[in-house]
Amino acid sequence: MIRWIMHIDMDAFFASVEQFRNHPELIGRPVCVGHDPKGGFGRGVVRTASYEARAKGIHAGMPVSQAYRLCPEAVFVDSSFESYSEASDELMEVLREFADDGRVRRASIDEAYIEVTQACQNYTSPRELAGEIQDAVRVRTSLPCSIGIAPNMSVAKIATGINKPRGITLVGPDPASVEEFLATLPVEALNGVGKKTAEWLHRFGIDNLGQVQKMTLPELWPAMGRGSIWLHDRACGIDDRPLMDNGVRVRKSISKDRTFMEDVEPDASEYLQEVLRKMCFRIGDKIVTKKLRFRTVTVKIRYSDYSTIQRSRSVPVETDDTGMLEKLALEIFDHKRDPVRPIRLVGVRVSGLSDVTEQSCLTEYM
DNA sequence: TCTGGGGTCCTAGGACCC
DNA sequence: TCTGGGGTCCTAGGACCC
Repeated sequence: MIRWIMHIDMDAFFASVEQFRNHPELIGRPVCVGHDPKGGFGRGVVRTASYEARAKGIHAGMPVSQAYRLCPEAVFVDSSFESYSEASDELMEVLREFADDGRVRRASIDEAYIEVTQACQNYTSPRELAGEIQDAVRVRTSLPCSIGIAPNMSVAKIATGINKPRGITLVGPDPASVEEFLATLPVEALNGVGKKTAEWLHRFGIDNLGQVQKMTLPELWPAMGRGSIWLHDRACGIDDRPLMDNGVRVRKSISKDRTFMEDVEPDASEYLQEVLRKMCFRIGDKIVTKKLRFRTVTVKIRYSDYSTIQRSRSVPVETDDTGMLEKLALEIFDHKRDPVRPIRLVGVRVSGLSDVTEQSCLTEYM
């Protein structure tokens, strides 16, 4: 039987939530979700731009100051994560109804994979089923999405990006047509090949997936070493990973960081400590409400030249003590930072998380 | 153009233990 | 007196993703 996987990706998710759920008056207008551009002097970047804003040349990751100059009439909205999270949960619920065995693999807040091998038996084509899913998502969440259909997750993900917004793209199922589809795409099209890897591959004259398809593993080895097998498989459209439901997400870390409006002089210790204390308080609050404990505290410092260090310390036993978090964070900060360089960003992260309930099992033996 | 904030995963070296 | 080999934990850094 032919395996069918669908990748569902929301179109301009954060901006769409603002337009179609939170602020209907913004429908049809250029919307940028991200930081306040402060009249062109803000320091953040655009998180998501609505398609109207994209038409003006604005894209995700662009500094807000630049976006503001390109399109001063754009509406800049602060992120409201709770409403995105709510919309995301609703989406997953819809997808669960269509997926084989209700299995959904949530890839991020706005995208997911579902296996529909069985479900497709009841439709004339996978494309028909995708259309029905797209409609259900629009009716139940008020939001638009695009869908990629392919015999595996890797190819489905790439397919989704081909036709956006509100697109449906089917690739396969026969291996030859999958290879043909991939052949013309740049290596960057693969999930997992970022800027660094792509640059490295270009140095070896490898630019597109068609080239990788034709290479043997020994030919690929000088460029990719142990990653060669992975790259060759993905370039040929081979991906046998089973689609595992990850509905119960286990969080691995919680962090907060803050970029200052202007770099902070290193002698402003009290101010810097106050900022760190506030972050620790907010993280601690999350730890307690989510009934978690942590073992490792990491402090991140980014200097004015953008160079960044991270220093961490672990405690021997899991704790949810916010006072301990604050004490460790400040100690690390005081001891590890360069005392003469201006600071652009500070951050705090806790990791080595465990559940309070796990802990209670342990105490029975103590 | 001057580069956010939230994450995950992987690698590699050193400490420590048997 | 030149020191093996394996396992695990901790720390630091980096690549990548949305």
